[in-house]
Amino acid sequence: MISTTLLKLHGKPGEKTYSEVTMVTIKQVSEKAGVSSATVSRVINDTGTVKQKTRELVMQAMAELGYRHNVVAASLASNKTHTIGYVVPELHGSFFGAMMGGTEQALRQAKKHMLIATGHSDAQIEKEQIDALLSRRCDALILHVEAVSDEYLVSLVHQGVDLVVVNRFIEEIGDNCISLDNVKGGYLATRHLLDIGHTQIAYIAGSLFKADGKKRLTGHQQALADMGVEYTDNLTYEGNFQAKSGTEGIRALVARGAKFTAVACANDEMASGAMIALRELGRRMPEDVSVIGFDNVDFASYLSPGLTTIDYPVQKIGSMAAHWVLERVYGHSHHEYQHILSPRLILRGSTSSPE
Amino acid sequence: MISTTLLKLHGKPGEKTYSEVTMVTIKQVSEKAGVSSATVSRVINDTGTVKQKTRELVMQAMAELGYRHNVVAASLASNKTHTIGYVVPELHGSFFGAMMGGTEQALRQAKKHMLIATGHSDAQIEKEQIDALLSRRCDALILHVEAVSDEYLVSLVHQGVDLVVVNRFIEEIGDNCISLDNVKGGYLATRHLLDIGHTQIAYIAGSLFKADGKKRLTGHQQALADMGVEYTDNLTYEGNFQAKSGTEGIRALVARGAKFTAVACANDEMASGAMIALRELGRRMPEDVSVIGFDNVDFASYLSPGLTTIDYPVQKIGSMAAHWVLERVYGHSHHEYQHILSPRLILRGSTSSPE
DNA sequence: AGTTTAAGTGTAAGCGCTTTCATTTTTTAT
DNA sequence: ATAAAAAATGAAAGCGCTTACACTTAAACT
Repeated sequence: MISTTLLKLHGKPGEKTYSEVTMVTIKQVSEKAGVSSATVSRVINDTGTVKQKTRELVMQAMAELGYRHNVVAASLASNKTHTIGYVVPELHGSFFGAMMGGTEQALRQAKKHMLIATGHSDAQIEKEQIDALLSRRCDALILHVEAVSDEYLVSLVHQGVDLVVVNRFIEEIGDNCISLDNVKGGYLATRHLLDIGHTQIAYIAGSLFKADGKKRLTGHQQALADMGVEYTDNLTYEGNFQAKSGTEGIRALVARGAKFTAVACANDEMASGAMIALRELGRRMPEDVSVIGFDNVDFASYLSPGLTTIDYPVQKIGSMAAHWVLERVYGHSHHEYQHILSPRLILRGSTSSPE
Repeated sequence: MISTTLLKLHGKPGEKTYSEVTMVTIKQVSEKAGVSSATVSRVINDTGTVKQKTRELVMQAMAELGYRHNVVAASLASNKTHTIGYVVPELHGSFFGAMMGGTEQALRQAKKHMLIATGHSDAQIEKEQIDALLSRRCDALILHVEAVSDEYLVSLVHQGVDLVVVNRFIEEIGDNCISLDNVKGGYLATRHLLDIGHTQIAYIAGSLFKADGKKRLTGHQQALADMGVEYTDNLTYEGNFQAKSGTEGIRALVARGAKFTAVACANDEMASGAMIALRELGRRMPEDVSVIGFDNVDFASYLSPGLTTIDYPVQKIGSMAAHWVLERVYGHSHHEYQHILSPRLILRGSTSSPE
């Protein structure tokens, strides 16, 4: 319906939209340059062999006509879109932005683009979005999905879909997963508290039905065991990863008469909530009680005292995912990646030796 | 090169990638359903008229064959990609995620997708990205670009490119811009301080070569003027929107002997930096000095005291941009949008009447 | 029953590009 | 100079879909 010839343009004059008005084709370029369209394609894609002389001729013609490559047509013909589909739960907050930033940086150099969709932690929506991205023929998918089952993802991989699952580990397709060692993170946090002399350590856990919540707690327990400190449920409170549950956690622990000189939290939000409760109770930090978080979110350093925490290398996870795709899907070599990343301790003012 | 017939498949067995292995076409569906491919297209797109009976036949055939619509081919044929190109300076941080989130929410219902690119506040890169998105034949662009000139954007619009510029106002293409009333924001902040009784108000400005920095300062000055308080350069410090410059700002102001009971900052980062310096100087907040920020970033509420600030409705800007596109490019009506959004005051603990 | 009008389908021509294969031109080796 | 090999190029067949346009069938009027 929309054509190259201006004659066929519809709509009132002055209202021609971009795609209607300019559509110089490879054909026109080839005619102007006196070569075949195949040759023009070759210079555009830098494939095959083209004499320097002809290449210049073509470039000249493209410049003069104001040619713009039509990637859609190229994708159809070549069956490659150079596009990565990306599904994340949400766009707001700093976590996914950082992750996508890591991916984008690696992908930009390779001239790949990202098509972004949100899954809202809803299985139905997640599937629809994956479907839509597949319909758009993305060359690969990067998925941070939370509601969809392991089996579903496994089946996609078995169908031959090139995808990498981030921040989630599925044994059966471990090679397609890139995730953080959460047990180690939990271990590192509590180990730090133990190392500086604490023995009475409360723990505010994340939702235990979530893999991350459970693993971080496991790490906490392992650290205690390693250092010969007995673990007790009395010192543990199960929160839900929200700031408020950190506040409630401290109140609940105090209410049940738990004695502690330090508290480890399964994420920074809960740690900040815990700090609010501790301040209300008149406990100084870190003098009376040390607090450690997990994730190292942006605001951790803005809290006072600055929050000691475990760094979640989220940007790195994003870039690892990109490297996986570059190496596995596009066959670019020299793109190394690991499947399990290690967290590390970030020391700030919220922890110190007990007095 | 890659074809439907399995015969032509290359690569080792078991390594067939998704796109190679499955490619049921509309043709095959049409044969199975005993109709023409035009009819299949009609049911897929819900265009034209199709008898209920045939529609079911086609749906059935699609289900049985596991048909997946090829959006790339459809885009080429229809000259519509249902894709919006999005350029932001960076992906990390919470600002652009919130904005894109606002856009995505509005776009998802309309089944449009976002192709995301980063411009890194570099004119060269910004242009390249815009170019790439145009080559991918995005139906429209949403641009938060900082380095590229007004003229460049104006010329794109004049070329017929459907684009909306966010967080930036360009008179000549005002209809394509969606931005915040920064003057009003600056006004609101200082007006609040004045209203609660302050008269000695320091101002830590953002970079004044940036439009936002300048406008916020203008608002500050207008508020002073409105309330009959004289503006003096001695109480103003030009920062650069970074936290550190807030700290330096306070130090510089104090060093030059400025007297103030409140300080307004051009953004929250600088406000948090200012709070650090004030705390070092032993000034209590808000008792000795009130602090107000601008933007209402995530961590503003985590600071102690909570930071009173001006809300930047970034998510709303994102959704306005989406509505603009939906209305103007896709002709969906009932999508209202405004070009200039109003900021509003967010009261927290960092401001109070002077003692 | 005979027209009109509307509804439902099919035919086929693209959309702008890539890529195989055959052919021509150039280079290198004899 | 000539044969053989390598480098350049062109012709043409798609990629999978949309969409005028023509046509057939069904419904709605006289």
